[in-house]
This record gives sequence, structure tokens and C-alpha cells, in this order.
Amino acid sequence: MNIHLSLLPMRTRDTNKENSIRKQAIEMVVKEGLDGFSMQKLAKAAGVSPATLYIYYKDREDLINQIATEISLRLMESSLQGIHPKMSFADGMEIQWKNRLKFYLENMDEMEFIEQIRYSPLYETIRQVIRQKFGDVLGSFVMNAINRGEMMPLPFEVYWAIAFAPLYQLIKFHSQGRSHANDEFTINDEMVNMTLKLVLKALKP
Amino acid sequence: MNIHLSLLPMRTRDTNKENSIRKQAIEMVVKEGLDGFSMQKLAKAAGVSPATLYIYYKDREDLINQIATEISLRLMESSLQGIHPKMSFADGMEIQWKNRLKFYLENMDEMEFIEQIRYSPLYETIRQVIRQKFGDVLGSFVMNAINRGEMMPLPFEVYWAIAFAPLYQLIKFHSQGRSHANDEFTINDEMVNMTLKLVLKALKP
DNA sequence: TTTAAAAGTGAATGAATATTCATTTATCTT
DNA sequence: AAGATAAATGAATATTCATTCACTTTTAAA
Repeated sequence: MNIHLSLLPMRTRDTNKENSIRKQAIEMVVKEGLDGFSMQKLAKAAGVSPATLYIYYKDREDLINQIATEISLRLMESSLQGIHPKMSFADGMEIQWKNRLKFYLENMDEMEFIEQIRYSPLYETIRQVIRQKFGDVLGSFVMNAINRGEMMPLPFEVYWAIAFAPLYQLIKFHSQGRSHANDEFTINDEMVNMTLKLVLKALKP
Repeated sequence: MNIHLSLLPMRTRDTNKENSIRKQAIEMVVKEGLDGFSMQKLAKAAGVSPATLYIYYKDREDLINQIATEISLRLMESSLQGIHPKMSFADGMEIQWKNRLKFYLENMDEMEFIEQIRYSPLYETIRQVIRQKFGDVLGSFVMNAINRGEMMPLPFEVYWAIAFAPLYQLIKFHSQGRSHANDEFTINDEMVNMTLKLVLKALKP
């Protein structure tokens, strides 16, 4: 982005505005839900004319989509950091758990934004982008583990359901606990390690 | 509902209308997301005047809340059907898995409706109603299993994350697969049994 | 310093929004 | 049959919505 191949002069984009729009959009969706979000409110919150939003984004749907896609891709890249094909299954799993957890905790607003979109019809496009970009890597990680006898041979969906759904559930408990006084659950490393150990026990042949 | 203590005559409520409103609301939210839902569109789809909606429901938020709460309570009641305190942990788990799966498959639209709400700020109230009504039962089910040495002693959240998140993930894969040609995942009993077995293996001491 | 081009704007548009209100309609008891 | 009451309505309200447009501002190369 922001690279212009043309030799013609032009006004440069204000990255402060770009960031402010992004940040306020995320905050608004998290606080008021997808249906509490509007372009006019966003423009006001970001200190920008409504018309400016349409310079950055084609329309409302495109705005939500671009922001959500960018976050999702960052999450996936983060979660695969430090993964090598030769690595043992248990090590690979532990790294992915740590990576995902770290990303979540460091980007809670972004992740709650994604949660709002994830179950709405808007998310379908993003799901496809992710699958196209990371499907192979994740698939071969599982296949290797099975071939090496480190993991039970399982359909991919069963594997994923056991391997990651519990982590996401813990994170969900954590972020629900954030906003509520009588719900004191807070995630911690010990708990995560405990859960990961159980998950690995389940998947071992 | 529909019980009048007054002795005075009055016009009776049309239950067809009531059901039609409910059904169309669910369908609309599932198809177009929470922010694609509006009172006027609902009124038209249900063949009813907009004003009629305000006889049944205080306002838009109340409408969503009432429908979502009613569905959630039905799910919880279903999932505890046939559960007895003397039952072994494994049996109790299997029954709950079967009950939840059955309810989901028989009420897919309702459940996808709930998914839309679940991550929005609207869901907080419902979460509390559920906890208040079923928290004790679920809590003592876990405590019994631990005391009898049938299950590892775990924080409730860790237990839940391992015990049910994988099931929900499978169901999510299934309902995503429904609408997409190149995504052929379909849930079946064999797969569910396989996953449950792994989960029980993880939780066994 | 001129200038082309994109960035950025405020005000306006028309459609859609939630909700209300003055009426009419259906129902049950008497 | 009469009448009281709540159900049900269509039209109207004021607001908010996404989006557009004619216009001004900023930029950087020439």
C-alpha cells in the first residue's frame, strides 16, 4: 500500500487518519456490536468527514471486511511463527498455543472485533482467504504428525476441534471475565499449560 | 403467558402471528446478520403491522433478547434431559453430548441465531439468566465426578473448555459446511463418538 | 513557482430506521 | 345482542443511515 508507481505528483495520505479510523471502528464494533456501528458515527469519532471514509474503503461492508481480513491474517502469521516442519508434534502445538494466546492477549480489542464478525454472514469471504493462504501449512503439519506416529490419525476437523477449540474457549472465558465484577476468571500460564497437556494426552496415539 | 386473571372480556391473541414473528425474526438474523435485521422488514415478512411488534415486545432489543433467551433455556433443558446425579461421569458426558447435538441438529436456525447474538454485547443478560438457572446443576455434576475419582480435579473453566468446546467446534464446522459447495464437512455419529472418546481420555485421571 | 492529481471536506440526498398514535376489529362475558 | 377491553392496524414522526457531489487543500515533481 501507499506505493505509487505513477510519476505524477499528488497529495499524500494522512496515516494518522487511517489509523484513527481503524482504531475507532474496532472500538465501536466491540462496544456496541455490529449493528451499533455506523459510518457517520465512525467519521465523527475518528475526526474525519464521512466522505473521507469512502476514499479508504469502497463502502461499509468493505470497511468491515478489510479491517477484519487484515487482523485475521496477522493472527495466522503470528500463530505460525517459529514453526518448522521437522519439529515434534508436541512442540509444534505448544508453540502455536503460545503464539495464539500471546496475540490474543496483546490484541484483545481486535480479537473481540473478529468475534463479532466471525458468526455473521460477512465472515465467509475472510474464511476463504485464510484457508487459501494457510490451509496447506496447517494440513501438512497434521499429516506429518500422523505419519510420524505422534498423533492419532483423525479427520482434520476432529483434530482441530480437540487441538484448538479448548484454547479459544479459555480465552473467551477470559475476555468475558474482563467486563464483569462477579465473574472473576482470569487466564494464566499455569491453566493454559494444564489444558494443553490434557489436549496432547487426548491426541497421542 | 396468555393467562388472564381479569374477568373482563377481551380480544384474544393470535398465536399464528406470534409464531410467524418469531420464525421470521430468526430467519432474517441468520440470513442477514444482526445488523441486517429491522423491525419494519420483520413486520412485512411476518405479515403484520409494525405496531403489532410492540404489543409482543417492548422494543427491538427486547425482541432479540426474548427470542434468544427462550432458545437458550430450551437448549439447556434439553441438554440435561436424562441426567441423574448417580450416573457415572462418562455416561453423563455422553448423554449431554447426545442431547446437545440432537438439539442443534433439530434447531439449526435457532442455534445459528444464537451464535449471532452470542458474541454481541446483547448476550450478557442471557448469559446471566443461564448461569443463575443451571449453574448449580452443572457445577455439582463436575464436583461429583472429581470426588468419585472419575475425573481429574480441574478448574471449572478448564473442564468446560475440554469437555464441550470440541463438540461446539464440530457443530460449527458442520453448519458452515451447509452453505458451501467446496466445503463438504458433514457431522456424523461416528465422528462425534470418536471426538467424545478423546475428550474422555483427556479428562480421565 | 506552477500544476496535476489525489486527499480531504461539509452539506445534502433519499432511503430506511425505530417507535408512536388515533383508529378499527375481534372476542368473551354478561 | 351489547359493551368493555385488549389486539391489531396504517399512516405518520423524527431520526439516523449509507452514500454522493461540488468543492478546497495539500503534496511533490517539474
